[in-house]
Amino acid sequence: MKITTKGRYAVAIMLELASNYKNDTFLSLKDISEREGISVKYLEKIMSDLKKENYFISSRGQEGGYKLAHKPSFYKLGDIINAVEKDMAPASCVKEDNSCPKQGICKTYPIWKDLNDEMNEYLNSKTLEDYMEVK
Amino acid sequence: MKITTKGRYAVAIMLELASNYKNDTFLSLKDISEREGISVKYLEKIMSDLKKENYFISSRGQEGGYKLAHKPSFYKLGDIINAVEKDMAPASCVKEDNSCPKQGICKTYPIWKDLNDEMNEYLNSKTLEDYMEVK
DNA sequence: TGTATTCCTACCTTTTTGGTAGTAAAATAA
DNA sequence: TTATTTTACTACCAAAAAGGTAGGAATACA
Repeated sequence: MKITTKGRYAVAIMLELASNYKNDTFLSLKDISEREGISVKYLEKIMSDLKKENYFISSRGQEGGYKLAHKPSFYKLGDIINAVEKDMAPASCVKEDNSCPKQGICKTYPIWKDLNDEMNEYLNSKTLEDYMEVK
Repeated sequence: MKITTKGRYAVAIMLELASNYKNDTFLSLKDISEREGISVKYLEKIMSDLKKENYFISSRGQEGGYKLAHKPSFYKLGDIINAVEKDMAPASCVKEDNSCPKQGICKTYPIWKDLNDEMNEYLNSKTLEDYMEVK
C-alpha cells in the first residue's frame, strides 16, 4: 500500500518549487537534487510525467530550471500523485474502467470503495499551500 | 498504492467465514476456492499468515475446514490487512521504527502522516460485521 | 483404510520499482 | 562566437515484490 518513491519525490519537488514561487526565478533540478538527495536523472524522469499536466514553465541553459505555472494553492496533492503514480486506488475495481467479472456480486467492493473515497477526499482537499513551510 | 491480492483475498476469506459464523460448521478452503475463484494453494498461503493471529479454529479431514474463533465484530479490517500485508503505510517514515535520515527536517512527512492517520482511522473503525451481507 | 482436508517448505515466473546512461537541443554567460 | 549549463528524450537494466505453483507430510473422519 506504499506510495512509490516516484509519488513521494513528485510531492517533494512540487513543494520545493512552491517555496520558490514568490521569488519568480527558475529553480534547477541540480539545486533540488542537492537539497533532496535525489539524482538529477531520476528527477528528470519524474518531471517528464508532471510536465504533461502543464504544471510549470521551464528554461534551459544557465540560470535555467523550472517554476510553477500557477500559484501553490492550485496544485492538489491528489492530482500530483496521480500524475506520476500508475495506480492509486486500493483496488482496480473502484475505478471507472472496472472490468472485474464479479462486479455487482463482490462483497468486498464496498470496502475498497469506501477506503478509496476516504483517501481521495483527503488528497483532493489539500494543496501545496497547506504543506508549505511558513517563512 | 494498491492493496495486493493477498490483502484483498484475506478480507474476502474472512467475510466468507463471517457469513458462516452462525452455522458453527467448518468451512473448507475448497468451498471458498470455488466461491471466490482463488486456488486452494494460494488460499492456504494466505491462511498461514492469518493463522498467526489466532483468528480461527481449524479441523483436518472430511468435513474439516475453518471457523472464526471470535464473532465477526471482533475482526477489524485494519488488523486483517496488516496481518498479511508487509507494508500498509503510505511511506515507511510514519511507522514507529522510522530510520529516515531526514527525520525532523522533511517537509513531506506531515503529508504522509496525515494520510496514514486517515486510512487507519477508517480501517480500524470497521469490522467484518459492518460489511457482512444481511441474510 | 481410504479419502479429504489442513499444514509446511520450497520454488518459480512475471511485473514493478527504482533507478542509470547517453545524447541532443537550447539558452545564456563570458 | 564558444564553452557551459541546463532541460528534453529514449533506451536500458538490476533488484525486489507480487502472485502464484508444486510436492509432500500429518491428521481427522466416514
